[in-house]
Amino acid sequence: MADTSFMEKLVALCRRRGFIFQSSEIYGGIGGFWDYGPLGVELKRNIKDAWWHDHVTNPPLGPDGDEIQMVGLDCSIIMNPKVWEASGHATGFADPMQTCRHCKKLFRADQVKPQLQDAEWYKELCGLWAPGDHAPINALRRWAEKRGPRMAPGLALVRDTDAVLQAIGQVRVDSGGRDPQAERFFSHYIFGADGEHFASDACPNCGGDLTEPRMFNLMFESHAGAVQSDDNKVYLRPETAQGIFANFKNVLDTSRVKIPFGIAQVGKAFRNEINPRNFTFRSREFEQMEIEFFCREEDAMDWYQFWRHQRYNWYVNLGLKSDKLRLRDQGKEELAHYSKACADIEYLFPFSDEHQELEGCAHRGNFDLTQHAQHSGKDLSYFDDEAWQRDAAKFADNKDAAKAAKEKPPYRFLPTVIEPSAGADRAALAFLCEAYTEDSKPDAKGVMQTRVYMRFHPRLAPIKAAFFPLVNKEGMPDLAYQLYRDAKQHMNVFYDDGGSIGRRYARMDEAGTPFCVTIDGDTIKPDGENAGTVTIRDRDTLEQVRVRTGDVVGWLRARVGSGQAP
RNA sequence: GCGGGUGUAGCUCAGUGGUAGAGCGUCACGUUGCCAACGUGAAUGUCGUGGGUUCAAGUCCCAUCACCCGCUCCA
Repeated sequence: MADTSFMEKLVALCRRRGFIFQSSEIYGGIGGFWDYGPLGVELKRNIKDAWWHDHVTNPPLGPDGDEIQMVGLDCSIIMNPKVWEASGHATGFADPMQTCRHCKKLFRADQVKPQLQDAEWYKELCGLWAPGDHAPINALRRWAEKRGPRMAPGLALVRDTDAVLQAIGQVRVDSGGRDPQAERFFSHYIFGADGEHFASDACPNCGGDLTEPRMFNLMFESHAGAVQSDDNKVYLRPETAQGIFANFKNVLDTSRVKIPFGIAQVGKAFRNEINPRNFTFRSREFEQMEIEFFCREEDAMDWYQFWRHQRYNWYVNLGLKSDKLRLRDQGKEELAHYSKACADIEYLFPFSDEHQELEGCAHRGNFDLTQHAQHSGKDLSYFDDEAWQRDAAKFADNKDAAKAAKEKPPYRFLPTVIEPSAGADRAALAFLCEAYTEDSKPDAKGVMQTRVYMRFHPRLAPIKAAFFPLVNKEGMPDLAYQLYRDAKQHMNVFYDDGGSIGRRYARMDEAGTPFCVTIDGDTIKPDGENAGTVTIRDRDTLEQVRVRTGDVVGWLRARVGSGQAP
């Protein structure tokens, strides 16, 4: 069950604590665009840094136990428009849509006919007469009065039976099969808003008439150069992946990578969503973390399996431990025509009853490189020199055969691509939802108090630790500040001496800070059991341990991760 | 894009055509002895925006924008 009140509380906390603001808020906002505040930017940076670190700087071991080869890339957002012709976005991202005037449902124009043929009311109506008959006025009237109102309340025949039947009565239905004659009959004389004007299509849901198809182009357009014309029209990229494919040859020629290897990119992408919704989930400007992993076709299924597990585990290890996260293999009917397999990593967000996609791991075959090779006219094939050197001796005595063999697999080929493509903002939203926790328990006066805290993985937490003097006297603030300064060399930490200690803990709980270091009377004592130690309080368990002042930074670093290789 | 709902301080909300309010939070000072303590004081509003009706509009009317709920979507 979708929990909208949960979502409202989370959105309120994000706003209150400075995680996420609506873009351009002082001007009334703008739909589908969001700003990350001081805490949000740290969270998102930590997510992107963790991703980059775990896949590029320090990539995992592959199925064979060897480290995976990965390199990074940062492409421009605006590219030559031909890129989008080659990728299919120029056409595939521009779907004409139609709305039903009666029930207001929205349809992709190319889906109306197939859906119509599946509609029960349509099938019944088609079954009312045999080929070559005159229009079965009486049967139509009976149907319109009995079954029509329930099955197709929007149909003109149902809403305005007399007028439509009168129009139909003047028309002779010529001989011929039920299709296409019947289809034409229906489309011209039964689906209409009124007696004078008949629409050509009917709503598969209710039979009502549809608006003209309208284009929804999901790519943002701009112009390169001061003068706007069709000649210099450009697009903001709808995905970062195409920049990787377009640079495939450059990376190959300059980085000494050998197949199998991956190219990773983190960057903004833009989609002019019809209806942005659900906080930052469907934004018009968003950030992707994408890998294109190039391999031999015969190894591709193994790499596909590897990446889909790898990427799923990455989310689990960073805190999406609940059963809300799932790995779902797409059915055959969902796959793009060139794709052999695709798995979605999905999260059950509180705003929905259905799991929503965080990331897609797709086996794309060599579709993208093929497309770009064709459209650019450039050779994007890979030559496996190692394999050739191994086999060259076989062709030693036949130069022509050698030349021919070198141009074909297994020596020269277009690599197959496995694409783990993740949404950074969706990941951030999932981590925020998963982290949000409420505890209720009575306070000292017996009044129930709700504690709200963000249970981020320490690696993702915007602030790693806070430093408090228990009270502002006896040198505690100075010592706390000094420890804070020491820790700040290594991680993002926060100093606070305002308000009661409980309030300061609560503030850090909402920010998701995993550890609070408190300097108390024992810290400043020259001797005694706890002399020279501070308390470190755990955000989730509320437990405190005493740690020597000199060990605090090391203690924290061991637990929060520094973003560097462990 | 279409239908329904909402919009007043950072947050939650009151305000029934006549002076812009409360609680919480924030800030300052005092206090403080481990989980949103207390005292004193302070700052904070294009009442979403623009028009209209009216002597007078947060309140009535129109338009518009944003958000929420559906239709649709897939990083």
